[in-house]
Amino acid sequence: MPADYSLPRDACSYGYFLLAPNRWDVEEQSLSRPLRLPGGVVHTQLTQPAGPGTPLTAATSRTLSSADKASLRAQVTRMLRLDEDERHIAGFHRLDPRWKRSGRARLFRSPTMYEDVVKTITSCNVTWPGTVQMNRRLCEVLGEAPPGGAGGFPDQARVARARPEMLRARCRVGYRDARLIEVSRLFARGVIRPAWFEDPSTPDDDVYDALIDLPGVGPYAASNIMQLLGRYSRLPLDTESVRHGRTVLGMKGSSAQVMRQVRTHFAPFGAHAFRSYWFEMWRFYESKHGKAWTWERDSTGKLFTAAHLNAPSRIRRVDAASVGHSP
DNA sequence: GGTAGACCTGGACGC
DNA sequence: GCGTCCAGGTCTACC
Repeated sequence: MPADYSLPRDACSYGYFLLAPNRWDVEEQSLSRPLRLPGGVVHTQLTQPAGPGTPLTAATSRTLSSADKASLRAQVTRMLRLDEDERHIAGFHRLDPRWKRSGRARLFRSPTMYEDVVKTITSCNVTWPGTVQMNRRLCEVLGEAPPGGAGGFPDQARVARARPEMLRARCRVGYRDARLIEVSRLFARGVIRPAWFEDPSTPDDDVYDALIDLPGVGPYAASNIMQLLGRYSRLPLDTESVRHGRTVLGMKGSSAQVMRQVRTHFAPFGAHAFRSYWFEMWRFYESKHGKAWTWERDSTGKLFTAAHLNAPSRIRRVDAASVGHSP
């Protein structure tokens, strides 16, 4: 467990914390979602009762076996980046001291690479409400739910078996239907091996080349998946980058010209470029809407979508387990 | 290597 | 309530 870890700051650090099946509770300052464990899907609620720098607690909807606990620990560690190298973070703060005082460095992600890839594909060529909608419906339609709870993120094998017409009609994924099924098949068949992508000895360029070959993944998506893999040297440039370049950094020119300027602007941050870029953008969002951990899904969330996520999940039995790397 | 146009959905807008 | 326009990255065809 990192000594400086802050659940509100570090969980509410990337937009995926607002996407199903994740649910951030502003009042309780807790993060909830179903997780797939060896013994079945379980609803999990993460809190940090004693505040920043203290252990996280996981409340689950049933008693966990030791195998379940190990899997839960691994998935939470990935989501919250609890195992991120603290020397690497210190290096980031040395290079860009703007974030040293707040301690910002970790970026929220999914418990699996598969979920990150699907979430990235559902964020392409669509406005944010569309991304919210697609993820909500994917979980509702294809996600396995713990007893009495809402659906979790769909299993890759289940999406691999889905029919494109069904995905399009019920999950509203549009033309992404076949691409999502194909990428799910690649995961399900073991053609995509997350361990290879997550292995620090695999060169960034090799990872990028492999990602951009995936259906539905272009330059933006590949760069975004790379940051989700902990590889921060590339910037996923999109229309938001252009807006940021123009309104915050005062850049001029066509979209393509501004994108080039943004890339050049953050190049000095080298292996940490994405974090410098992202926290600058995040600070802008928070200047408009307040701190991200105060973003109510049903009020701030409605800035993104008219429909709201439903069915608050119920915790039937609490099995508290410390989560993190310290014993 | 660069570019035009299609792909699909949901929100905004005008009537 | 309906029709039209627009935003959003990827992919293919073409130059």
